[in-house]
Amino acid sequence: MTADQRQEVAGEINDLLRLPEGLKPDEVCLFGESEKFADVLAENLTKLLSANDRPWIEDESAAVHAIEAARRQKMEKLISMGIDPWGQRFDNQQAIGDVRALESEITSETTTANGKEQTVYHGPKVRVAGRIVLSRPTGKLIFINLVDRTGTIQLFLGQAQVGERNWEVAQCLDLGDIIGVDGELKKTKTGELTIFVEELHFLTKTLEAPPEKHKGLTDPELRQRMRYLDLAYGEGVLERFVNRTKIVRSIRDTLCEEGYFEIEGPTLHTIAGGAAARPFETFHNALGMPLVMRIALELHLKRLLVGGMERVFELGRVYRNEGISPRHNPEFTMLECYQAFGNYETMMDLTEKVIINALDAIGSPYKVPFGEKEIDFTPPFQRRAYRDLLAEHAGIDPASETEVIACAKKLKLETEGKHPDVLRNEIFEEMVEDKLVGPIFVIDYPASICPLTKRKTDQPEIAERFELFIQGMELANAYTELNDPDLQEQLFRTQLEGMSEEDSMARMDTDFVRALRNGMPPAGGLGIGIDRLVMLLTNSATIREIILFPLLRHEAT
RNA sequence: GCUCCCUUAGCUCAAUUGGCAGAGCAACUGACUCUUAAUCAGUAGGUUGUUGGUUCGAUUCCAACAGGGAGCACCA
Repeated sequence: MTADQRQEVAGEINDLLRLPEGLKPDEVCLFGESEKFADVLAENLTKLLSANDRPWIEDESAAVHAIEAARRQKMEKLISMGIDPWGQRFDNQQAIGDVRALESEITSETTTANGKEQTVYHGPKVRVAGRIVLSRPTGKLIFINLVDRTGTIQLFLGQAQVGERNWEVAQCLDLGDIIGVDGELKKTKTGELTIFVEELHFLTKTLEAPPEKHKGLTDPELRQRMRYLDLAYGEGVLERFVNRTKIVRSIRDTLCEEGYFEIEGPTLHTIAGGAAARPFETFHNALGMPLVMRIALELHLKRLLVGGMERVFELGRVYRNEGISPRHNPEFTMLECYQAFGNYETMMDLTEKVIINALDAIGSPYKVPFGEKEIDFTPPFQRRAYRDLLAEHAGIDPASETEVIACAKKLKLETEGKHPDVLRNEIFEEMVEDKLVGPIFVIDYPASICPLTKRKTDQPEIAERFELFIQGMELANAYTELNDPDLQEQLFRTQLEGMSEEDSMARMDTDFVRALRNGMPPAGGLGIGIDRLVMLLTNSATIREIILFPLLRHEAT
């Protein structure tokens, strides 16, 4: 059977579930006369399912045949009972986490009969919904572990307790199915908090077997490709992504409290500016215009400073056409914010506030584990001058050009024709960055390697810039922003030197320079890599652990 | 783009110098009304990522390809 035919059969089954053939909408009442509906469904599905030819599993392996066929048989049985295997709206259910908190309402009574102690519990009636992750059937009794977004709880299902019909439904349950239950919150003999089920509501059938129940999915490829399984069954996975959400919301809250406006800049740019990275290229058909995906948020936010949005930020996705690593994904989330009349010191204070509030938001202490190590976020973070760190970790006098060159040669760096500041920076990256366990603000960079930064008035060779390093990772980067249009234009040109004229014309952002000519207030600007921040705050070793759907190649065939 | 490592049942993992490819979970059948990685008995499940090569014989050795991982390069 071809894929097309399979599609067709799948479509037929769907149609059957919605409205049986031969029945018009006004002839069938799904709620009042479910028997009629069920009969027709059962008849048609039996025809399809009882055939030796099981089209949807023909080209799969036999093990999958067995698993899926078994689940489809249970699905068929549910249909024959007039139960929709794909469920309906289910109201008034309580979060499992909230239900667990009702434990204190349970009363117990211990009696002694025939020399045997017996404890009888009474508890509140509850209603929950969730996914079946474990099941322990013991004859006419089933224990089920049910999970929702807030937690997990045990269900007790006894044949005598739930009645015949519920017990019939229970025979159709598989691991991974989604159900709702009404019952009494009590305790078992072993003291486990348990919902003793009185009514079972079937909500969704699962056709595929869940991952191994002890270890879950461990293959990193499968975890990324099938993130839904990773989230549903992986230990702590949902929590980690919920924490990501909380961190991002906390950052927005912090900035709003500081009087910032959040904006949404364009992601399609005509010029990839604001950073040095290769962009993704795309094309607008109607305009016949080549476009690039943005590599940074900076230049549009600064235009908004000119426009009078004195405190402005964007927290969004940027795209860089570069290699992939445990710390790099081609699309990642960046925060950039700009504050008029501030400088880089303003942004240092803000950075601390953003991070501390984020830790509070996920209920984390300020000392957080990271792999084998620990990061101490207790403010204030260290602030150290670039040149002091060079002296300390590289053991050279940064002011001495001969020492710098000697050190660079020792590290086998190419020294020919390079500005000493460039060499200083290469030495810094080689010898210092890894040692910055942090959190530590590295401040006052050599001006020549920071073209978009304002210099210190009394020390023009020093740029008012900081980078925040934690565990050797560059987490944040901030400047006192350059707002001199003439100097900016000149620096753009210097940056573009060596490119062909065609290239440099295409990339010179004349509109941005024009904006500066119309007056951008002196300002502090800050960029934070949100993914890396989340990694550090959630003890995640790779960026793929905290990006829901990282970029992957096509699945292997 | 480069280097190294990995790919065995739906999932998690074994397989001795190259000699019949195995287990746990999941599934199926049966027993079991307080289990909690439930237990017990039985059944079924495989083109060892793909394609070639070496060999009497390849999961095992070699090559290419695909996917994944680590590192490098790229990334003010």
